[in-house]
Amino acid sequence: MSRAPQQRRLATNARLLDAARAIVAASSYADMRVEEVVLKAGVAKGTFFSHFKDKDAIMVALIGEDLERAMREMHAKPAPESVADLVDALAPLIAIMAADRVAFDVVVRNSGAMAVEALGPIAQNFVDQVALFVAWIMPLQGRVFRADVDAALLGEGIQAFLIQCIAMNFCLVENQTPLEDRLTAYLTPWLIAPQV
Amino acid sequence: MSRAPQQRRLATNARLLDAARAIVAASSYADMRVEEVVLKAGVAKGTFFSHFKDKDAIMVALIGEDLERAMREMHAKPAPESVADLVDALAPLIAIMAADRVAFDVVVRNSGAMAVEALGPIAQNFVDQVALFVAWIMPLQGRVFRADVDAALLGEGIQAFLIQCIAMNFCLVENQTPLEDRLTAYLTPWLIAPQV
DNA sequence: CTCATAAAGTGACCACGGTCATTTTAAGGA
DNA sequence: TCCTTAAAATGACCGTGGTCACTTTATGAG
Repeated sequence: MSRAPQQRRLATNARLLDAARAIVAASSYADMRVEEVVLKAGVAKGTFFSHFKDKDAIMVALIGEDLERAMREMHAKPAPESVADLVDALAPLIAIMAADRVAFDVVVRNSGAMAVEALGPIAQNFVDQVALFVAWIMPLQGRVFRADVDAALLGEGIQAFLIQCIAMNFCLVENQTPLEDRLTAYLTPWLIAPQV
Repeated sequence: MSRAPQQRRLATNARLLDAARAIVAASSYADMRVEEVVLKAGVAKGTFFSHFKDKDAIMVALIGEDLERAMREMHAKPAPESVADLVDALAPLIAIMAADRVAFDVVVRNSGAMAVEALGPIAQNFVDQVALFVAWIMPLQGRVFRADVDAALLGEGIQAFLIQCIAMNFCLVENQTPLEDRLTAYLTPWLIAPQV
């Protein structure tokens, strides 16, 4: 049994997160230094690593917050009724994941739960994403979206294509086509029953 | 105009790659240390970085060789004539990318060309992969595989699902289902025209 | 209020990737 | 064979992520 954390610890945690967020906003994830975060937060280096397992962990925390905000935004809007609407509806997620190369790497690396224990914030968010996609798709299966495939599988497929398209967007050779156009090209045959 | 490299340089390069390969084989990519590679190769640390931009670069070189070997193996076999055969045919690629977590991260991070210049070995391999997939699929479009979607797009989709399934396999929560089963579940609705 | 105990925080220290001014070695023209 | 020049290699050095034995601070029991 571990006691509840003291207020001091919560305050320190918040100061570290605030400092990191400010630094990232002012520069980028790639340029964030632990020393700088610690200096700005006014704590010692050791304190940082008693709050976050490693540098990745604080990035995961920050990006997790961003993703959660994006999910709330997506939940607030009505379910998309076409592939084009769906791609539009994904905009908040895309905005976060496609904004920073290092952040995207962190997302991909932490999208699956690594430990046996509880899922990290990003991994949990990925589960939530698929759940939302399923909630969007299922009511329209047979009318708009194909009904011959389980909605859960369709939802996971959306996620796979989303990641693929964002990854391609970071690639200088292949990013001639806008991300949204490419995503539409994938999702249309994935989600719509072809006319035979 | 740059002169051709001297034999000495080629030999050093080979020694570094051999040393790194031996160390990875004996432990793992995660445990590979540049100092150790350099020690085993009998050169100074600076030499390493005059041959490889950074630690990632030698991993890319090693994994690139492995992927190339896998592609040769896949080229040697006849084209698959069903989704099940296709998943089987992908075995050599899966074996490499699903074997080591760090190696997979390196592959994903380098699957798109970063620089404006030439594609790295892994990025080039990814292009080759899609080309092979297209060569497999196109002759069978209409008979086995769906014909309503461009073969190039189908090929890229195979790659997206392959990456997704390998990533899921590294995730301790989700790897109940065997990788190949999951891949088959994705590729069947992706590649086969649904009976309406 | 005092003290015992555990949580919280500290900073000197280490490990390891990466740099660069300098030295060594090979190539080829005279 | 000698000399010039550029390629190749060197290793001391640095930056930054991460550790850990120790100090400080809060808490709750008596």
